[in-house]
Amino acid sequence: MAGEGARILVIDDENEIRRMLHVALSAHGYDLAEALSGKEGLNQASIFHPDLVILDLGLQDLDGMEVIRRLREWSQVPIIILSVRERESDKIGALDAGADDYLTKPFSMGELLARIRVAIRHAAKTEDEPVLSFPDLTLDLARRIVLLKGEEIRLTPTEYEILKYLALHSGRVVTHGQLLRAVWGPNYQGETHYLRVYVGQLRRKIEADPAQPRYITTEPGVGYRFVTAD
Amino acid sequence: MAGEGARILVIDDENEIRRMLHVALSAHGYDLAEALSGKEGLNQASIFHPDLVILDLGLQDLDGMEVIRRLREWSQVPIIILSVRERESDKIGALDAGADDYLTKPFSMGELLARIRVAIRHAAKTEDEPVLSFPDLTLDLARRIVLLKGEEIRLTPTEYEILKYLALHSGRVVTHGQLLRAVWGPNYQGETHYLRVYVGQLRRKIEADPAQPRYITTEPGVGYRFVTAD
DNA sequence: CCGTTTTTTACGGTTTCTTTACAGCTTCCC
DNA sequence: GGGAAGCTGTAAAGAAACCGTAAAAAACGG
Repeated sequence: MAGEGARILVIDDENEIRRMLHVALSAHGYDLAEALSGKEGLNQASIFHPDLVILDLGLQDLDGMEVIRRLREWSQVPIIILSVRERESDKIGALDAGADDYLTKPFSMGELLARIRVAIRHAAKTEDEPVLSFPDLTLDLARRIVLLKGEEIRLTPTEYEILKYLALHSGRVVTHGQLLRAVWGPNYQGETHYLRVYVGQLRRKIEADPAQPRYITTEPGVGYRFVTAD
Repeated sequence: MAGEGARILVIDDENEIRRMLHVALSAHGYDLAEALSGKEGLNQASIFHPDLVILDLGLQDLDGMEVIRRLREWSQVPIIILSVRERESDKIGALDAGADDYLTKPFSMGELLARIRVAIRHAAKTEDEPVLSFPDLTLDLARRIVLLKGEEIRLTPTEYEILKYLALHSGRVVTHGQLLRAVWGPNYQGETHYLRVYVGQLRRKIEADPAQPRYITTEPGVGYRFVTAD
């Protein structure tokens, strides 16, 4: 799932809690940084660039609320509060100051992990999608745009699907059956003729010399291959 | 502050809870809709277009988990769960199914309100720019105003929703299905015809030459795209 | 009831997909 | 070497799907 390897900063001065979090979060593949005080936490946040901050409200040097406010002055990173205080006003204050979630100790590790996933899911919404780049040819899958030497070229839906499948498996031989199944569905296995027509159209659109294809080469009797280098 | 007048859908079959929420949320300026069952809730969600959903897990007709899943098939709206169940597995299940927060009854109204503010703050972040500007065309999402060369133009609610969705995803191809789900709800996937009618109306209102659209271009067989540059 | 908006219906023009036809090339067998 | 069979690439036609437009009918809201 997404969020694997996310970076988490733990700000807590209790050794026991920190150790417990360290074990659990590391085991789930998160990348950790730890801070024992508010000031150090703010410092770490600026150099570690975490995807999530777990903050204990009861710190020695700075009030937890103050840490939230200072962090929010420049960062949008999700903040999950851990605290022994279960007064309503504490929760409301922290949430309104910019925290994203609030758990009172003792908390269950399973629930914390689930709420971490929620927070990271939120943050991940911003991240953009893959772009396939080759010399002179670029496929932007999110925008559904194909650029040839920087210029956009128009492809029909079928042409686009074929090029996308080939490019996603670039370097490998793609059999006729594979391509037909991916583009037309499982009931077109025998229609290898479609491929000849469409690969021809594609070559005319993206190859400098369609008779001497550089990107889409033929593997006789097997299928086609999208070559990366020459 | 932002979030004032946000639209909230409450899905709960307990009269008492609904009444309590109604009083508190109305008093804080939220715009409310209520549903007494899961099915009605899903229905309401597609026509009311809430900014936030408050969902009771213990419904009669549908399992609350099922409501979350169905909603998430087409909508990103934040979901806050209310439930008497405080088992860890219930919480984790709901959060991983797509819920954004989870409160166990009895809950404090102050905390719920604070968590509502957090959820709405999140949602607002997605549309962080309340004003979308393009050459000659400006959308003020907060005020629901569209300016063409500085002059305000009138759009019907549906026209506005379409333009807003396209502009928020400018540069990208928006598929027929995406657009239909976002504007009409999940049960209109096949009605691509609506799009032709409304995109035509929109073009007549915002394009200099509707036959040669500059803003809303057609991606044949796929959908439409709001282009930023030429 | 009236004006606005949404939904439906109809139709012509265009794009895209599918099908057909044919020529070149390779392979393999005689 | 000759020739048939099979595979490949090109071109072009017909069929189907898609798109844009107009306008009527229905639903909505006050």
